Formats: sequence, C-alpha cells, structure tokens
Amino acid sequence: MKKRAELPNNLQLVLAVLEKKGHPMSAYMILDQLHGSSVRAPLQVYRALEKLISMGQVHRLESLNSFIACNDTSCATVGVTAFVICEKCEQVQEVSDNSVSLFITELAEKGKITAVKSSIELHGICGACENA
Amino acid sequence: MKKRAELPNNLQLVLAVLEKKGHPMSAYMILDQLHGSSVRAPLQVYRALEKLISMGQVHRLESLNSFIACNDTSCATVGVTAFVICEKCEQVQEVSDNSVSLFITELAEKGKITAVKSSIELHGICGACENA
DNA sequence: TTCTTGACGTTATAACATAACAAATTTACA
DNA sequence: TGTAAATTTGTTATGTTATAACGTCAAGAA
Repeated sequence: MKKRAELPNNLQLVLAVLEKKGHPMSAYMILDQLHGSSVRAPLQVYRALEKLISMGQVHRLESLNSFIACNDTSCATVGVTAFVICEKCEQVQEVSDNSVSLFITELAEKGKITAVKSSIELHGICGACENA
Repeated sequence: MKKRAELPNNLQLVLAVLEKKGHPMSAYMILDQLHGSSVRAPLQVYRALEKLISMGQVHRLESLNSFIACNDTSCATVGVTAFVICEKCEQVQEVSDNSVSLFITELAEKGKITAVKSSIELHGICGACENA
C-alpha cells in the first residue's frame, strides 16, 4: 500500500475531506467541499473514491449511497467489515473481527457461492442518542 | 397481513411483475414492464414497493438499488434476512435462520446500538455459474 | 523519436428517488 | 346521512446518484 504522501492529488483531497468529516458523505457532498480545488466534476470524485476503496482507505456504505474514511486498521487484515450506523448522529463503527468473517464464510457455504464481496450494515440508535 | 386478493391494484401489479421475474429489478425496470397499465409514473412504483416491503412481500437489495419478491416464508417470522446474490445469473437466496438473527443481535450489542434495520448482502458466483 | 497505453478532465446523459400539489377516496362522527 | 378532516392516489417537476463518451496529456516501450 502506498504511503499517504504519495497519493495522487485528487485522492489526497477526497480522502482528507472524508477524514475531516468522520461521517458518511455522498460523492456530491465531497464535491461541494472541494469547491475551488482541482476537483470540479463528479467523475473526478467517483474515480478517486474507487481507488481509495480498492486501497482500503475508504468504505462504501451501500444502504446510504455514501462513503466513509476507514478508521479501523484491523479491517484491512480481516478483509470483511460490518458497519454499525447510528441513524441520529451518523456515527459509524466498523466491526471486523473473526465472528464477522466466520459469519460470511458460513453464509457463503450455505448459499453454495464463492464470495466476491459483502455488505453488512446495521442501522439503529446508539447509546448516546438513546439517552439524549 | 392482508390476503393477496385484497391488495390494492397497484400493489398487485408491482408484486406480480417481481414474482414473474424472480430476480432483482429496479423500480424503473418494473415500471417498464407495467407499460399500458394504470401504473404510469415512478412514484406509483415506489409507493407500491414501500407498502409491499412493509408487508414483507418484497425485499430491497441495497447494494443493487433493486427489489425482489420474497420467496422465503421463514423470513417473516425471523425478521432478519441475509441475501446471497450470484453476480452472473442474478439468482438471490434468502437466508433467515437463527444464525443470522443471532449475528445481528451480537453485532448490535458490540456496537451498543438499538437495531432498527439491517442489510446483509453477499455477492459472489454460485455453483451453477462456476461450472458453466 | 514516435507509438501505445493509461490516467485525467470535461460535457453530457443515464439511472435512481422524492417533493409538491391537485384530485379522489376514505374515515370519523355530529 | 351529510360533511369536514384525513389519507391515498396520480401527475408534474425536480433532486440526487452514477456513468458514458470523448478529447487531451503524460509516461513508458520499442
């Protein structure tokens, strides 16, 4: 994996926006934040996201059509990540322990399928928001 | 839950299209199939889908922005469903046994969240397609 | 050099989804 | 039963998400 400083400019810009926000953002929200930079069109954002995702720096949340910077070093090694999403505060937790990968492995066996990619997203209200 | 014959017309039409196809369909694919019927606009399809989903007759596949008729009676009782999707033939299997609901329960505990809804979708190549 | 390949920027458009409002229908209940 | 309120429905318009097509530029190979 490339070091951060070696990332092409557009990738750095997009990743920086996502990291600063810390919450899920749509490609167009990212684009808005980059107004004035060299990133001017949706496709530039989508292409940067695609690369960042393949590098494991960014995750796509299918149920939100949004993207979030990876903040869990273990997800890279485990390879399968579950996302726990608070619908109030938009906080997202990554869970990528053995139970998750085991679950996916067993699910693939049950379905007699060779797994290519998985999407596990749990929506709810987090403890903090529940008490607020 | 209402009996099938009592479903409002638009719901019947939309559900019939999904059941006939048996694979995931986008709202606009459904709309195309209903050309000539009383269903003429996207919103009519989306509203029908929303109701059918709340009745458990239809599922939404987040990772495909698509919809599919439910074909697993047990998913209604268990309440949590995982989808196994072949990327070649588009066959979708529903898995909603105890291991799935247990996994979601544990994930909610880990994330200290009160679960509202979940989306579990595994993409891959099914056995039949693998050998083809 | 000069050719090929791949990355990038730009414009245009496709695909997915909902807001806003008017008309029709249903519901509540005096 | 009659009438107002609430809900559902159809329609138009628009908002949001994502990609196709194409020209240009830069880097590496022969």
